Amino acid sequence: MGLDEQESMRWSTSGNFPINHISQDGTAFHVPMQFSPSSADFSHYSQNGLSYNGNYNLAYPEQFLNSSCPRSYNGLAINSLSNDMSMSESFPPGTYQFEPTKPHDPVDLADPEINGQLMQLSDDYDRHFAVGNHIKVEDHGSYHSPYDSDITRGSTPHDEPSRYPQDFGVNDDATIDKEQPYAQLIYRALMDAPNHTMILRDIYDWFKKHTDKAQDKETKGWQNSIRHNLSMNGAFEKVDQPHEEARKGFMWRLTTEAIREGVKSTTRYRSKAPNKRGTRSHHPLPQRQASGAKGGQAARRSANLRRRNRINDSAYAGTYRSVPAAFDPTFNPDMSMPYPTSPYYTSDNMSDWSHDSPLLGHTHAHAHAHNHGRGNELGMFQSQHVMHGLPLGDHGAYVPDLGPAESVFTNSPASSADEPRTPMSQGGWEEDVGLGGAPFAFDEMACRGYVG
DNA sequence: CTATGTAAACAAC
DNA sequence: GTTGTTTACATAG
Repeated sequence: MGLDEQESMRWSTSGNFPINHISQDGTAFHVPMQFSPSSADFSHYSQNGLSYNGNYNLAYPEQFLNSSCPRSYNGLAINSLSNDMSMSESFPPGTYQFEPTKPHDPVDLADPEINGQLMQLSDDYDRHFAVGNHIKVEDHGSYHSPYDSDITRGSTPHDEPSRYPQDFGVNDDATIDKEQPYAQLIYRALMDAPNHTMILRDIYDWFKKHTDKAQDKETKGWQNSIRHNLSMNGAFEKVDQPHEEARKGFMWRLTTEAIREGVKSTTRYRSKAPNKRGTRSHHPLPQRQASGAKGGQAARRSANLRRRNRINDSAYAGTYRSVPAAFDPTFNPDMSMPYPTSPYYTSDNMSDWSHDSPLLGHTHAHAHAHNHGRGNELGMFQSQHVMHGLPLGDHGAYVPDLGPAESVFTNSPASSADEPRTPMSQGGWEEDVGLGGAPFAFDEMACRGYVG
């Protein structure tokens, strides 16, 4: 326990906001329900003259806000809620100013902690939103990078420092504690984005702009690291990119859990690799290759899914799902365990919640790969938050040091400081992990993920 | 041992 | 060449 606390403190980005109100206050529950998203709300997204959020907003045409698509995404609701509340009501922007000099630091404004606090109970509501209505943001008709107007850019670093829509005139450096780990920074970046979603390039750009990790111009190491983190940290999930830009990969979005609870250490999502120096490091080369191959397989699988989805998308513009492939319950089991999970996972990872085989023993055995036409709308109602059992009282959350009472899920005394607790209530998707039975054991097991 | 960072193999685009 | 996944290794704490 001391541990948990310690950890969360440590990850806590900035400080200690008075834990607040909202989360514990029953009334908070209603807020989201009454909330009705509109473009207006959106514009509040960031008051304080937040910069590129504004631009981002443009990316979400009003029409989408009214969409009747039943998809269960809730980003908007969340955004709106968290921002409005945190900014306008609960926390005046000024409250978070860590650096007086830069009154408009977007990062601070979007402070995760606040959101975290505010959001924490909203999870259930997410589903509500999801179910019946309007809100859903996944369908941004088009995503326009706030950073580049010329799509050609991307990886071409013609480093001209900034010509971003709004620079607040300030900044650049020092805005952020550059000491923060990648995961945290990415988190920040995403927190700033509408719908907490960004494409890789923009994340790069954000890094260039707000951090110094990207200092090293001609080295892609930092980019690699970013990608690595995106891939490995459960706080980030992929969502399809709408149309046009779709070819350049996914968009990355913060998981609702992440929004709520913050980013957890990336390591926890990594393989347990006992890999001690002694145990096994002797034939690194082949090993390396093996790993590469493995990644490759995953990539391929992922791509397959994507491809399929894309096809569906094009056929059904309005209904494409932006579910991270791996989270899609319709995800084809045939491929769920295409390869044995890493030898390293074996012990405690029957299923790694995050990227793979969430539904092992699952039923569907449908023909895969070729049923486009318009098949899998099924996945539509699935949403990420339902599945990640993102560990709660677990250590390592970047977010707020919620009091113990805070979380709805933090009920259990902590089986072991390390055990991510998963809200079963979150519902819905049960997975019959092929582990024989143990319906109860499941939740720990199943969500355990890479954790160790 | 854990959390991070980094390099790198590979696959699919 | 970019994006994404995954493993390996290094190192600070």
